[in-house]
Amino acid sequence: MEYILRNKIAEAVRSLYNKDVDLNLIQIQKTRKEFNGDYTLIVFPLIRCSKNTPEKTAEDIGNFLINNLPAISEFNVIKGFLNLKISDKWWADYFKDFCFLDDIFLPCRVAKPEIILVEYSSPNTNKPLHLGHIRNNLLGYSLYKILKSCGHNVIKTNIVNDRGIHICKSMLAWLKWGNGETPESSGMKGDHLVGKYYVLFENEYKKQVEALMKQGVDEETARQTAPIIIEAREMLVKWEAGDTKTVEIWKMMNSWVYQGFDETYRKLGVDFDKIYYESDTYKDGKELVLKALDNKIFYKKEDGSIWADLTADGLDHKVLLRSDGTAVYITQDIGTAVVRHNDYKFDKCIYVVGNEQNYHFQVLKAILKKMGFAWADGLIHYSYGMVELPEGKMKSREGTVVDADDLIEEMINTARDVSLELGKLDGYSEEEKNEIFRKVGLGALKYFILKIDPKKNMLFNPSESIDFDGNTGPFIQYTYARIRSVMRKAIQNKIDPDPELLQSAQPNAKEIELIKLIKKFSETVTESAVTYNPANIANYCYELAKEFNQYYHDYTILGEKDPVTRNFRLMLSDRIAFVLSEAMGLLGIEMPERM
RNA sequence: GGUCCUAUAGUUCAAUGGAUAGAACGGAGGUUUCCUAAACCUUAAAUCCAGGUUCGAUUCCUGGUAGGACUACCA
Repeated sequence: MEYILRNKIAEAVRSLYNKDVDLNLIQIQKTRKEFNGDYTLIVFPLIRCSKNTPEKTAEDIGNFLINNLPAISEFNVIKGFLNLKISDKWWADYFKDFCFLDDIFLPCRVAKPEIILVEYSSPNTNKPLHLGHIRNNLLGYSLYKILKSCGHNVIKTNIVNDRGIHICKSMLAWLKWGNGETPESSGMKGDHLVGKYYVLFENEYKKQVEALMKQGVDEETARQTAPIIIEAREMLVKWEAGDTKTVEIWKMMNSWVYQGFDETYRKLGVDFDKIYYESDTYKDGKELVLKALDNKIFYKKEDGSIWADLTADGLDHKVLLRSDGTAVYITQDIGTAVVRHNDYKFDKCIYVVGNEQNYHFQVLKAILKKMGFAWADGLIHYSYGMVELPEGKMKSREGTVVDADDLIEEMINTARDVSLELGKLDGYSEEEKNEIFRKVGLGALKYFILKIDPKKNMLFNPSESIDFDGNTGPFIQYTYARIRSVMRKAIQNKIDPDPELLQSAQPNAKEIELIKLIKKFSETVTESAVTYNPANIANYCYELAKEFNQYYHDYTILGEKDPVTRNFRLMLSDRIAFVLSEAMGLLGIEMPERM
């Protein structure tokens, strides 16, 4: 519609003022609520063509449009704004067509589908997932859903940081103080058990550093020479050398962690098509670095460490291999990127990683380009903001983390409490009830996180529980459940929706508003896919649900006497429920049939 | 020190350079013989400061101020 308008307006300018106008100067936007109209043309930029006042120009264009575009039923001019009203008939017809549209994502399809890898989650195997990971997982999964809906070929991948000094820390602590404890023997979830030993290591390490500092050693040296960190480093070298016993423990402890992660992922409702392990790709990274060293792309220092000089890119020098020959974080990322490109020949690879790593990804891209990989242009760092607590950033070492499993459980429990208090689920089985509690609890959590602009830091206050009222997931789920309830009653009363009856339906003003919002769905999805912004969809869902709740309050659906109107209202409600559930689906949020 | 990000009601969040800056929570008040009151309605309350560009700035630019991130042979 906007496209048609734009062209018609260009035509108007041509015919009225005999001038060709740059399409970019034709600014069309949705008319604001306070004014009468659907689309608004901002006339200011056009007065240089008309050489007239904004009011007169608007008047002229308005008259031209009303005579040349049947969909426009009226217009009004306020200052430099030309408000155009689309006829009710046009909207009614639009809704009719929409009812016959099986795939509501059809209008969102891109002309050229791309192969897109979305990497998200990227956990370390030394501690359980926390709220930061939840934001990451939800954003990654939602991004996958959105891009896929637009017709792209999207592959969900995960890179597991399963090697490195941090893993050795947990392993070492377990060897020292674990007494052979396992998830089975302790009854602990595997990832939590391993996390426990990571904390034990850090505590001991801290103690040793403090003890050394008391003996007069400076902090930096103390950090480097504490006996336990030396042991951990030796362990890493042994691991990289393939020492049988070390590798065995590593495998065992990692398997515990994976079981724990799988459970959390399942509860969150996210999954992956392909999982990469850094223990597999770091070697590729090392080889690539060494090869590039031969080609003089990188350089070696006297101590044997290998570096990239990125000063030409406005960045610093970056170490790629330690003097002892072991790989660092970026070495693995180089390897992983190359392996991935070989596997999928992707057009884009989107890394869902927190903004604390902005510099890291700048460096990674620069290095890959320096190595001659043109496809590195397709690497996108989807940089999202941190989740902060009232007292600041979450820090695992200081125990100020919000554990993912705990939070999920808490949300479901709150949903249960709220629901039981309202007492609307009498007569349902325990199993059905639990399913509803799960959907609502997770819906509240997911919506709470996804409605916020991804690039911004967000605040989570553990002492204030996540809302279930107002602009929340449950609000939208509730709207959906209400409609489904109406639909069930309709069927009970043998009132079947009949598309044929739509022909003569005359929507009222509120219904036109709802149809306009339905139309906004595909525009919203398209925009979210371009801007990588699920929050946009969340806000849309709220807008639609809010509008419908008002409608539901003011008008009766099944109580309507006129069969044509009743049928129209029924179909409108049904369609809105469908849009809501599809839109929330893009956020990974499930809708309960009742609540 | 350098680089980057952020700053909007009491609080948490919105607003392609456009009209009277929207919501929610919290506050005050109201709606239930009527399809689910997790709803609906009314009400008070905000663009960090100073410049600049523009017909027009919360939005863009510059400089402050405040907060945060990064700047490891950690990941």
